[in-house]
Parts: sequence; structure tokens; C-alpha cells
Amino acid sequence: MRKGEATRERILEVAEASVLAKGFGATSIEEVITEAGITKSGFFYHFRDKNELAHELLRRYIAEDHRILDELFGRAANLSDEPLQAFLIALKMLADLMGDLPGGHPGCMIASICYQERLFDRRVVTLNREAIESVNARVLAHLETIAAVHPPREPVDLAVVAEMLSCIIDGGIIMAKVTGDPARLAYQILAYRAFVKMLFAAPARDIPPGGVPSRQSSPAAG
Amino acid sequence: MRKGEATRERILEVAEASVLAKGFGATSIEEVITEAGITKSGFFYHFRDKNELAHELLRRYIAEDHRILDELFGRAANLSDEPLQAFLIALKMLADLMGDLPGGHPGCMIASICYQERLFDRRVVTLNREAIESVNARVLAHLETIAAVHPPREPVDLAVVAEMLSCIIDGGIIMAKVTGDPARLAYQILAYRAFVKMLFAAPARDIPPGGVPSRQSSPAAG
DNA sequence: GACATTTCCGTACCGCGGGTACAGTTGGAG
DNA sequence: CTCCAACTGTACCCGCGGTACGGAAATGTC
Repeated sequence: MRKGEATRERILEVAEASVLAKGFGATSIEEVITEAGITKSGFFYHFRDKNELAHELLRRYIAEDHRILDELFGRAANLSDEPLQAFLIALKMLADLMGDLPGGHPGCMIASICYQERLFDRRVVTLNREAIESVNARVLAHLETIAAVHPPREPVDLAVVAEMLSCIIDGGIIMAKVTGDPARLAYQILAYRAFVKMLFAAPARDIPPGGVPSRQSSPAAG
Repeated sequence: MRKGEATRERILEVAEASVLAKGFGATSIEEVITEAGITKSGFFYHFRDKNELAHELLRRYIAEDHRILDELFGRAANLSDEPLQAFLIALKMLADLMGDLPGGHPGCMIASICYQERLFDRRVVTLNREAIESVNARVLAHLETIAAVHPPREPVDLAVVAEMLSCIIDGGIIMAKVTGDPARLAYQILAYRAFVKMLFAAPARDIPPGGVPSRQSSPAAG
């Protein structure tokens, strides 16, 4: 009964590693089933087609991403009550996390699938969109909390600033992959952090009571 | 004699349109040759394999991109002698350009190929990297010129800020594709513009002679 | 324990697309 | 007319996604 569950899980793990390493198109089912120790029929018992595999893979990946992000922002919130500082700390931690991955970030599955969209059906694309919007919404909530305390220095749309983080991460992954230098992703996140800091950090005198301390140039936990 | 050249050109044009519309993996040679009015053998006379097609496509795409970028920065430089203003104008024009494309940006071929790298050989990947680095170097040169006049407000690595534009564009394209909203790319470029503006625009009193005019919130030709 | 049912996986095959082999055609130079 | 070179068409191979179908092992029912 639950033997099938284990097999299905094994397929997903093997497929995920392969997709992140080589891209979805370059991942052949034959290769996956060989690695997983089953046959084609076994695969197609668990997944109707490659679309369904992509859908499942994406679901897992997104869930894990959200978990990591939540945990990270949660930890940051514990380190500072001040929303801007907490956000900056979270970004620093995110940069560290991305930079510490051995061999660099495995690659963003969302982008990988985005560039293959014709291979997939609507459901996959929709899932993709919802995931992006969900992350953006989360970041936006943080930014709005920050903006309530620190009026932004430039008249920017906070939703755009929120989405910018997703752009930076996806773009940074591309830079890292193309140049073969994983650190670039981390640097980009830190650049975004500098942007947020400049945008909200008060120009010397507008600091609200109990707000930003004076040595705000590198307040994040190293 | 020159008939072959014309055929080769036709193949490239058809292939480019298809790749940008559907991605490289989803573009079949059979489809290309049908569209171009030749046969398979005709295709393989001009290109050793699909790798070589990708290589040529990428070369053309990169060359065109550089041309557009140069022309855009050149026009901007004609509109303002002040390097920061010229750069901001160029970014505004870039955002307008991206937003005006009917149906949105066709997709970044570099990113498209990046996520299929296993399908290609080293030469394609190398070309990819060089293109990115070339654009980054160009933008970096502008930023250094700017920084010589306007000391940056935050201690950032200008090379990272330069690369950030590439990240924003590639990431913005992904956002636009995933959400189906082409305007997002333009918004992201404008957000980057706000970042650059904040980074270099002097805080009210450090404006050099002949520098930034007071109504600097939207100085670009709209 | 016989029996059917569901779960799970194997074998054989199809169609499509990338790629090859090779034959044929066109056109210019001698 | 002949020969070479540039160019194109036909027939085929093979890997891969996907299907048809069948068999074994676990599970429920009496």
C-alpha cells in the first residue's frame, strides 16, 4: 500500500535533483526511472505525464521556499522589534544562505519552468504565478509595515519594490549560473538590501522615537 | 552563391522568432524548415547541429542588444551632459522601450539558453557569459563616471550595482512572463532607476555646479 | 484458503524530433 | 561536355515521451 508512496517520493527526489542540475527539458524520464530503480510503467503509474511531474515538483519546491522564507523572517523578527531592521537582517541572512550553498544555488525552478512554459499546461503556469504573487505579497506586507514608520525617501510603489526582490533573486541566479560564480547572487541581494536601507532609513533627523540606532551602516547579525 | 546566404538568414529569422515565442526546447527543426521552405538536409548543410543554431542565434541577439543599448545611451548622452542625468534618462527610455513592446518583451534569449545549458556545448555558455560581462562592463563605466562626480551615499561595489541592471531585466522578464503582465518589466527598471538616483543624487546640498536641476523627479523625455 | 480487486510494475510498441547517409540538382570554370 | 563545388531532397536510425496491455504482489471478502 505505502510502498507506492515511497517509490513516488523517490521519483520526485531524483527528478528534482536532475531538473535543478540540468533543467527540465534535459531531464529524461528514462534517466529518472533508471536512477530510481523502476521502469517506465512505474513512472506513468504515479504521474500521468511529465506535466504532472512538473506540477508536483513545483509544488514541493514552492512549499519549501515559503517555509525557508517564513523561518528566516521569523528569526529576523526575533532579533529586532524594529520592522526595518528586522527586514534588513532577514535580507542579510538570505544573502548568507544563498552564498553558503555549496556550488551555488541549485537554480530557481520557477524560472526554469517559466522558460519552458510551452511544455506545460495551464495548471503549472498558474501555480507558478500564484507562488510568485504569494512571495511578493509577503514581502509587500513587511514593506508596508516599514513604510508606516519610515516614510520612503522616493515616491515608489511598494508592490514594485517587493517584486524587485523576486527579480533580484531570479536574475541573480541567472548571473551566478552564467558566470559560474555563486557569490553574485549574494551580492545582488545585499545590493537590494542597500536599496531598501536607503529608501527607508531616515536622513539623519527624521528618526522616530525608539527607532533606528545611529550606527545603522551594518546593524545586521553577521 | 549568395542564395545560400539568404537561406541561412531565413532560417535564423524563423528560428529566432520561434525560440523567443516558445523557447529553444520547444522549437523543432522540422517546424523551422517548414516555415523557411527548405528541407532537413538544407538545414544541416547550414548548421552542423542545433548547438550551432543556438550559437548563431545568441550571437545575433547579443549584437542587436548591444546595438540598442549603445544607441539608447548615446541618445541619452545627447540629452544631458551630466552623467547621472544621462544615465537616468537612458533608464527611463529603456523602461519605455520595454513597456512599449506589443505583447511584452519576447523573452531574454540569454536566460532562455541559460536554463537549457545542458543542451548546449561550452562555446554557447562562454558566449553567454561574455555577453553578460560586456553589458555589465558598459554599465559599470557609466556608473564610475557618475561616481566620480557624485560620491555614492552608501558604500556599494559599483560592479554589483552595474550587474544589478542585468538581474533586474532578466528577473523582470520572468515576472512579466509568469504573471502575463508586460508592464512589470518596465516598473522594475524604473525601480532600479530610483535606486541609482537615490544612491548618487546628493542629499540637497552637495550638488556640483551645473548639476542636478531641482525638479529631478521626472527629468527624462517622457 | 479460494477469489476478486486494487496497487504496483514490466514488456512491447508507437510517433515525433534530432541527426546521418547518401543520392541528386544547379551553376559556373575549363 | 565535363568536372567540381555549392546546395537540396529522400530515406533511414535512434532516443525519448507516451500508450496498451499484461502480470505479480498486497489487500479485502467469504
